[in-house]
Amino acid sequence: MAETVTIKTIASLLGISPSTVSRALQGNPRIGLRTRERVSELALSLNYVSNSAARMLKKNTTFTVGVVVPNLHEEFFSLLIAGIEDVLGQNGFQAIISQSRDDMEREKKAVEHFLRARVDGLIVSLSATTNEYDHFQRLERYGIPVVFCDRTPKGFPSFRVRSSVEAGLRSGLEFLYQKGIRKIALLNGPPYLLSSDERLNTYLRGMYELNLETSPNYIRSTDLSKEDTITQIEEILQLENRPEAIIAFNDYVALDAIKVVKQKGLVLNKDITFLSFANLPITDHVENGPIASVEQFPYQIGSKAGELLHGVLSCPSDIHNYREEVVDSVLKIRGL
Amino acid sequence: MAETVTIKTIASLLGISPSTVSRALQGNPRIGLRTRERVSELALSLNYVSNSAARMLKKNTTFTVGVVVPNLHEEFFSLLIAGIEDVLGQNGFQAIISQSRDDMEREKKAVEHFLRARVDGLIVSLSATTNEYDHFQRLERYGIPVVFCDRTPKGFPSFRVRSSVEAGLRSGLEFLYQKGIRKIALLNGPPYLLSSDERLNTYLRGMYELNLETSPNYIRSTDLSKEDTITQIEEILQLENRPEAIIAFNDYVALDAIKVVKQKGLVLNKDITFLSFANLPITDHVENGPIASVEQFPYQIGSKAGELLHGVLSCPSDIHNYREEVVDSVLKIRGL
DNA sequence: CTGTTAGCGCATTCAC
DNA sequence: GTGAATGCGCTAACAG
Repeated sequence: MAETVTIKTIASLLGISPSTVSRALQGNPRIGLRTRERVSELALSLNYVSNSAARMLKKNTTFTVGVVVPNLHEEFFSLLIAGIEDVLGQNGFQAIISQSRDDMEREKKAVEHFLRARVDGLIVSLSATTNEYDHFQRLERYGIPVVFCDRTPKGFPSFRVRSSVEAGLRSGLEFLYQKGIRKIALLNGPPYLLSSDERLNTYLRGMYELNLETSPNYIRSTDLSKEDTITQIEEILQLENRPEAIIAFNDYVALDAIKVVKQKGLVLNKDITFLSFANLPITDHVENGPIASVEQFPYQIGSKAGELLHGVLSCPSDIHNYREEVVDSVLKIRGL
Repeated sequence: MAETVTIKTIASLLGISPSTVSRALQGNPRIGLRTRERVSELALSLNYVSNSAARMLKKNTTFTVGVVVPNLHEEFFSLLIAGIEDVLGQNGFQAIISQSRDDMEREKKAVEHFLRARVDGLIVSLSATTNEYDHFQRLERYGIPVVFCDRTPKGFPSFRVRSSVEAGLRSGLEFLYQKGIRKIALLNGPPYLLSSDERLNTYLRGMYELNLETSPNYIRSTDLSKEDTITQIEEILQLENRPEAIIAFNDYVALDAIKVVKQKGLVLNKDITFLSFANLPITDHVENGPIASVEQFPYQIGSKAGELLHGVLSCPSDIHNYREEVVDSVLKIRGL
């Protein structure tokens, strides 16, 4: 029953040699048509499935790429994964997915697993707690290229696809300004992330150019956990000079923060207004959401990462020829 | 640079044999402590990582299990996956995840990939369009056990962990009844799924026992796509005898349907009330959601599936000793 | 305590 | 057109 069937099984059953079976299965034209047919028929009826470990050992390639994302439940990442899968699938690669749950140790374990499995390449969106990159450097030793996307590392040269929030956030600040809002705070993500940097820089420059004041009190970071977001928003709300608007790192942070705002009896879009990033489909169903959100096109980010990786894989000499792709953002204003 | 380092590399560098290195790396006490130390030091500095394909070929086990779910973005499935990962991780297994996107062909491809990769076991939640199970039967030939969870097959003997919605749905019907609601329709999932069956049966029996009338018009199925849900709900709303309440297959179906209801100018919880399944955390942020939802405890479903699979793996003679685990449900009523 | 040998399943080179 | 032989990286039985 559970007898494994290999090319040998087929060979001896047909009274031919394993190498002939191997060649027949690959459609090698040197093998007689008749033999090929007999082989594939038998293979089918015996339910033969080639052992990829053996194949890999021989050919030193797996046609498999690992994907590590912070989590799977955020629509942002599932859309990103869809983009990766679609592009890679078209090129004959299988994507296998792992989540770090925003925990660097889990991320390390996942990378370790993929390294042992000798995936051909890796696509990573960093965990919020990742502040060292040794586990990625090791992959280079094995010639396994890594493409970072969205959550990309700081000060670590690499292939990357990032979202530029600049355009979207600029429009967002102007939008708030035109609504008469002047006091704007930033509830940012973890400082390790390039995306936090970009939000901060764009915020600072935008505020400056709009001639608006800000202060260190107005700039806080959450580690993206619900708990920390609650702590941070509570401190912001307690400021004697309470902001009229808050720019949240992403829609989830905004939703968590808005819950607190409402618990405190404040009125959304009157006492305080939220602007955030991601523009997730699920927020369609949410009434008390951010007034506007910067669309980042996660599917495109994923598919660009897939293309980038595929490019590197088809031209291995490029492995240190690091490139960066940028996906632009657009501000989406919700109906009130 | 990209020179692969194997146990041979280490062996020749240290002037010892590959098998000694292999044993040392496994912490075999028969190898001298000093040798073990030298080996692990060198392995570390050379960035040695064992090749799991080679190991697998030898030991015929991968310590890897495949997980196939319909999608990753529904919190239900990401919680289910978290349950699987936690249990399996504790037992030294790595879960690798794939999504079918509710498409049987994709599901088949994923299963095929896992079969080639010779995962030790498989955990599956069926795609909404899956109506044949040949691709799972093939796994049995290779002694790879499959555990179905939540979306389990009909008429196909197997290991399964399912959610019993009976208790929750019964409470739900009574809850609606006590609110004076008499006309209750069912917007069910695809007929292939056991969970659709259970919802239907419980609905029919509950209606009967409450002495409420129903009719074929009141019972519809959606394939879970947004488009089909919209079509179905529109037809329900056009009935001359429009229901006062609708039981939706899950929270997502409910949210999609509610959007239509509001577009038609109907008032939620007055003209029409929704009850659904899953009780997802995200609905915390949704004001116009179902009035109540049957909590199904997806994390528990996942962890039970992990335990069940782990049990079968540690006792291979059990491979046809099919068992079913049931996770009970509870009605959660939302504050209005 | 350590080395030698063989083989897991497959693809490939070299024979014929 | 087909077969025999070899080796990918690793482990395990058998020797010493």
